Amino acid sequence: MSNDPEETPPDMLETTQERVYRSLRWRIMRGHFKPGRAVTIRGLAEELSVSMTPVREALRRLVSEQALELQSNRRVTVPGMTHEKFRDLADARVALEVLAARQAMRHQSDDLADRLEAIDNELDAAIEAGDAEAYIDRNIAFHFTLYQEAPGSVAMPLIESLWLQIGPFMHLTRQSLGVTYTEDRHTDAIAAIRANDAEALARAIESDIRDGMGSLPREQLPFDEP
Amino acid sequence: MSNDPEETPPDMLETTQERVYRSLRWRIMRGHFKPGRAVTIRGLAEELSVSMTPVREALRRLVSEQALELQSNRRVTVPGMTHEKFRDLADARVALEVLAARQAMRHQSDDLADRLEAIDNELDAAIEAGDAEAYIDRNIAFHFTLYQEAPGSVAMPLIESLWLQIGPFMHLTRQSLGVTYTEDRHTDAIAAIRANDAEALARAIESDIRDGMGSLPREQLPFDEP
DNA sequence: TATCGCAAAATGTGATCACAAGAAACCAAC
DNA sequence: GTTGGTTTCTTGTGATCACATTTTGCGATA
Repeated sequence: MSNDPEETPPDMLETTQERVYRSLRWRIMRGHFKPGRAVTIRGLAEELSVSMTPVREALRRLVSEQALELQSNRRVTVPGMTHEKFRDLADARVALEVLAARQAMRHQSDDLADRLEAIDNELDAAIEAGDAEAYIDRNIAFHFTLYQEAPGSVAMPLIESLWLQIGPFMHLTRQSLGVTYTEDRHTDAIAAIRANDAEALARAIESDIRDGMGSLPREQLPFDEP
Repeated sequence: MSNDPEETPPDMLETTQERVYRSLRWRIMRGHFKPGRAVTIRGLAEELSVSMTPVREALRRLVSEQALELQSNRRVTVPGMTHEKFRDLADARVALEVLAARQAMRHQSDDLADRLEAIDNELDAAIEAGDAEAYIDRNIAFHFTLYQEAPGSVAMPLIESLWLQIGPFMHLTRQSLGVTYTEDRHTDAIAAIRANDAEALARAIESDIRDGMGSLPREQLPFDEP
């Protein structure tokens, strides 16, 4: 598999390309890549100690998921944001996540509400501690745990694409952490699941999305950049 | 760019990988690839007279768009279908395409309805002539022309992913061509656009999707394969 | 005839290289 | 100091190769 004389570790079950992809994806979704940042193949290859090939494929994959942008120079960058795009992302999230939540409700295992509650408690603790990093992580975990309840969902990859597009601006929620957080839509969602009330769950998810994305102060967003 | 001594044509504006991707994508969306069909890198590379590299990247891109499937063997195949997946695809299409249609309505240029009408006329002519190939092509053109009216739409790539997933089963509509086609939802949509009635447009699009995908006889679909 | 085992072919993955296009640095002239 | 042009460096793209794994083909044996 490699021209390298070194013995590769036996955990080749996962391809290098997959490792690179997951690494980049994880960082993008949590806002560790700033908008406009240039991403080079050789740079990442050196950073991750792999050759250009798997990095190239991982980058192409992320570009096709709209997580990264391919400029006319063929250079890859972290996309910018516009007001219109931001609103469209919120609308698309509502459309797909409400759908996914309904599907999850149909497939729910009996401990779903408990698991979500545990995650939400950790999320609240993160807010209490002012730990924005943990807050972002637990928020991702909450939503994806819910949607993954419907196995092989068609909507899931699409939702992930939307989260990847929002990712670079996720760090802005740190500023408003604990400030604009008035109502806990997550507890509403958990209660709706326990009550088996699909409509209430849909309302909770929609409100959570609109509140969360609406709370980002528009003036502070690096909007409408080239 | 190439070790090949031949002089490459000057139209290198588009990369080889892009050409391969568009070629495969075009064929998948129109149902030219049958479900379960194995797709090999070397096979496509030879067929398209390119090296493995651009084919590999094009395949990975299509896999990440759920147009193709990566098996545990690392081999790439055209995905199968299940009843549940089929229903989920319809639901996701409704959620996103209704959204895209509303956005298109907001951005519409004055000749949008005329262009859609022209396409729909060609579509009707295709039905009349029993030309399933042209019917599929014009149906794609109708929907995508509408959704592309909103520039830089976030929903557009997601919708394309859904169409790619349905693509391999698109040929089944040929059998029911002209049979179950009772009402022309496209004319409804065009009328709604002319009347600037977003709700009517949303209803027309939803009905078009549900009618079209519901008309596929479930028994004939190669459903629930391994 | 069916089945097992081994060899051969096929296939995906990752590394490396050559080349072209673009970006950046540099230097000279005014 | 600023500008214009040339050189150097950086970067993306595609081809090719080596290797590991899987699949396939084939023949021997029961």
